[in-house]
Amino acid sequence: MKIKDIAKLAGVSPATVSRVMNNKGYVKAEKRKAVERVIRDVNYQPNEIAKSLKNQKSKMIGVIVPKISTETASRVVDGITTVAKEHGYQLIIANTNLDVEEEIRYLNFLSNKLVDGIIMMATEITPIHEEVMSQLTIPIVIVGQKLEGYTSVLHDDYRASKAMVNYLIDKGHTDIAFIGVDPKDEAVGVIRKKAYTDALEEAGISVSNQQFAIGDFEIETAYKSMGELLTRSQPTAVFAVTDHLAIGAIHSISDHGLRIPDDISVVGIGDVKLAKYFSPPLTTVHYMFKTSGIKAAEALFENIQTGVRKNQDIMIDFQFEERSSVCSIIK
Amino acid sequence: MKIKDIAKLAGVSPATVSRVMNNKGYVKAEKRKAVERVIRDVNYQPNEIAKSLKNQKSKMIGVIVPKISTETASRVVDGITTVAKEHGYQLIIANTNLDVEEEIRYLNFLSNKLVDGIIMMATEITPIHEEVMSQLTIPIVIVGQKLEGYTSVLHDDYRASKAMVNYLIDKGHTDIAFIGVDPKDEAVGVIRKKAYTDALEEAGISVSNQQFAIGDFEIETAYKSMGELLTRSQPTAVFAVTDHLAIGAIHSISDHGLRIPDDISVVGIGDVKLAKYFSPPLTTVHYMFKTSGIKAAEALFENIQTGVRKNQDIMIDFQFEERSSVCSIIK
DNA sequence: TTGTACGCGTTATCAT
DNA sequence: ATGATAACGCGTACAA
Repeated sequence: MKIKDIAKLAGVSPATVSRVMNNKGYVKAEKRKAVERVIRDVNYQPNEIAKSLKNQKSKMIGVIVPKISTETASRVVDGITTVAKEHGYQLIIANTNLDVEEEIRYLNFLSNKLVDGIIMMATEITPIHEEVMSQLTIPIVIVGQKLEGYTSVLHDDYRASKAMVNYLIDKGHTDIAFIGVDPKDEAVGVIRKKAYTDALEEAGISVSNQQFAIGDFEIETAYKSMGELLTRSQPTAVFAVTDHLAIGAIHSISDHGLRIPDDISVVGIGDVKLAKYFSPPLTTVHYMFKTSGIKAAEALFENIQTGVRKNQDIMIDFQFEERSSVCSIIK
Repeated sequence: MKIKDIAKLAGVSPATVSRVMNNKGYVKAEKRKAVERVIRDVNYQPNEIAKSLKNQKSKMIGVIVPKISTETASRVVDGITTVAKEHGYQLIIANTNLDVEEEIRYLNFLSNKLVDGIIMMATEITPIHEEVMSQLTIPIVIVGQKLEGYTSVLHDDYRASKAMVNYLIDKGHTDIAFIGVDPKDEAVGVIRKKAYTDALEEAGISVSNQQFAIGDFEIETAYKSMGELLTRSQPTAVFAVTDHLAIGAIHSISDHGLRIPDDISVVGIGDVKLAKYFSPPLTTVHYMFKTSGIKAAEALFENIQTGVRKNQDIMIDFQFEERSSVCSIIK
């Protein structure tokens, strides 16, 4: 069923049908009724593709995600959807599985008229990313990292991590092991680590005396790392850059017959949904990922409407969640 | 940049550029080189919308999800993405937040030429759903529920739940409380409950003596329900239709000063990622949701290629995960 | 082997 | 107030 068919059935021209559908221009009440009737009768759905071509607007935004099956990503996407819906937009999501080449391919593919704008959840931004993005003309918003020249939605990783380490220090800990990830991930691998070392240094605690373990984002990896750490010496606290890593560490510690937090305190970052239901409930930092998605989408739509790419930073609040995985060792 | 511009720059006709881009028809090697050069130089991206309109194929599939920020949904979507990528397809995801009207709207919107097929993750299928879907001409695959006339990907909820309850019975439990959800959700609310009552009946255990609590999917709700149950009488085991509900129950039980599994055994269904890291590790059933997504997508593409809507059932395997949240009470 | 011209379904302009 | 018609960017008969 196309607009022509509807026109024929209603005894009018395609133009009139279009006017009725979009509430534009004048249409005599009588004809309008006739058209509306036909539309309802045949459940006419206009061809969105044709509309897009004509209007030079697809009413779709592209979302590039490293891994959709991740609590973080899906919560951000959830936020984006909310705003998109208000604007009558659909999401096209591209799941890259952390593959840089895929990201580049999708940037190119989505751009230029398939979508009206792109939200990119970034972990690593290479020079190639920058190069490609600078060639694209549609609005782009980055989530999770700062890129000069683009609106970026940021989770205050530095302040959050520092607050966490300072909290540990305040509780009397000076022997704080670090469980982190590869520095390819800027926010998690680099910034959270820097916050950790800065916090120690500012407190006058030797960084070189601490134990470090760097791995991937998997619980099992943290489990193994923690095990190795424990064969060397026993810290009084562990700062894991991720809740999942903290959980891995906790299990290793328990399996070594040690108690948390009595023997070793453990903290994470991120506040996954189940963090507070663990035993002990995990002390961590809560990020409002859905809010990130909302803010990113709002910025993108502003961008789409005004047509100017802003170099804007949007900081998303975090919240310290003090629970029971830390104990004070002040005498 | 459009095809015309490229043609001009390469000194050929638009048709030739098209032939080069799609590797169709004959093009003299020399001209091909020239065109390819220009394409690379200006990083030409063909307008996908125009292609879709011309080809009557959008190379996109629609995915209707009740809630993307859910472990289940995001794992299914992950599977779909994998297959879609192999076919050169993109996903348009529609997050309905469990709103039936939204689902209907999206079914209509996505259909007829915006997408080449739809995968719908269903919780509740109303007569309106059926009505609308029967009017659509594009292939549709349902995930999570059976709908007559459509390819359906199913998680063997009945067998899985029954296996779980039988396991409890084998361990000597006859006093098994039930924590479920509203019957609007067919698979979780209805089938899992039926499996529970059937298992009891078949074992000759009175169903009417059991305690029931029906709520939503939230951990907190289960926490409260469990608390109320406990004020009445103390079962020896709890069958929760969801891991989250099981977790809520576990917390309530602990907060009442009871131990798991020593005082009360608790089981869930679903095996969320963190289930095995709880204390005690939760006995549950593992569903391969990513596999569901993969199978659904494969079925959809077959559907798209052959053009016939199959009335096919695809059962996804489950796996019993025996962990430590259950204890035997056989003397 | 290549180019011209039409059509995909819609909207917007311009007459009427 | 309404209808004919030209675009939107691409692919493909058909002609050359």
